Amino acid sequence: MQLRMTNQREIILRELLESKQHLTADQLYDIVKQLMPRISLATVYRNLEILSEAGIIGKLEISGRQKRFDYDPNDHDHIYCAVCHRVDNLNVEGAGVQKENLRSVKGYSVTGYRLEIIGICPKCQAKEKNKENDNE
Amino acid sequence: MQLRMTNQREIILRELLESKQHLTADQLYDIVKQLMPRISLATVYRNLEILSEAGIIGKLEISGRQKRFDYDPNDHDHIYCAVCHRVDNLNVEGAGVQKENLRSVKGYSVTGYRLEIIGICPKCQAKEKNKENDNE
DNA sequence: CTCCGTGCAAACGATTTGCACTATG
DNA sequence: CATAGTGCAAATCGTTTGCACGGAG
Repeated sequence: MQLRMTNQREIILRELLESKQHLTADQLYDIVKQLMPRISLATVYRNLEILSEAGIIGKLEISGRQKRFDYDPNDHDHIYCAVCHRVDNLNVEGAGVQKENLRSVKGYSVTGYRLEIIGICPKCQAKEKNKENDNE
Repeated sequence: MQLRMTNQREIILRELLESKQHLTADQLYDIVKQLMPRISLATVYRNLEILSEAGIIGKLEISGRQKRFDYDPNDHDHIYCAVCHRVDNLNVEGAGVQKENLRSVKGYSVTGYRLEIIGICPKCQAKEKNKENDNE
């Protein structure tokens, strides 16, 4: 089962990498559709799945929300905006989890961890300030 | 808009608390249906939403598809099994995130974080050992 | 007696899949 | 050419919602 580099796969990958964002499948579909109008959403889903399976991109899963795909496949943390759901990559230095402490928590053998910082992004902070001013 | 303690709400809450687990809505539905056969899945969803809104139970939106509900509403971390998706509560002492370091990462104002430890639970470790022995 | 809560079915949004066709390697 | 990938529509999965009825306070 070898990977073929089709036109649609190439464009999907390129647009995700160039976006430098954590896009959902349908956001990426909208972008790619401009360049390749007959592409289907299913193709976008299939390729994102395959590319993340192959370790070329990353996949972000939070239950209850849409999956997002990460232009950077390497291990890192994320910060996300509670208001607009924008996601950014992050490395929490010194505050990360010390694996040694976790070797066998509650009888589990620990293989990794996922850390998400939750906050409000600069844009949404600005918007909220404007709202406050409007109310005055 | 005050809360009424209906029969179904009482049973849903009791069964979640007694389970000492992190159940999905439909797992809990299966349990409650035994005791109250005419209850609908929508009622289970509605009550879990209301109870977590009220801070009586916790809601888990960690990776994976379905939401899970937590018998413990207090702030804590989670460890989950990559094989069977079982979830346990956890407090990662000393390894947690130091909020001071995070006051304004990338321009965000930080409001919280979510930490999931990933591993393999004792039961699934045992199962994997059995498989290895079978292969020999 | 007031309305919050219920059961049911239908609606919904995100994602996946079966199928016949296309095009890569 | 063999077979991975595509477009399309329909199916699926988890969850939510509209509605008329029922029951808690």
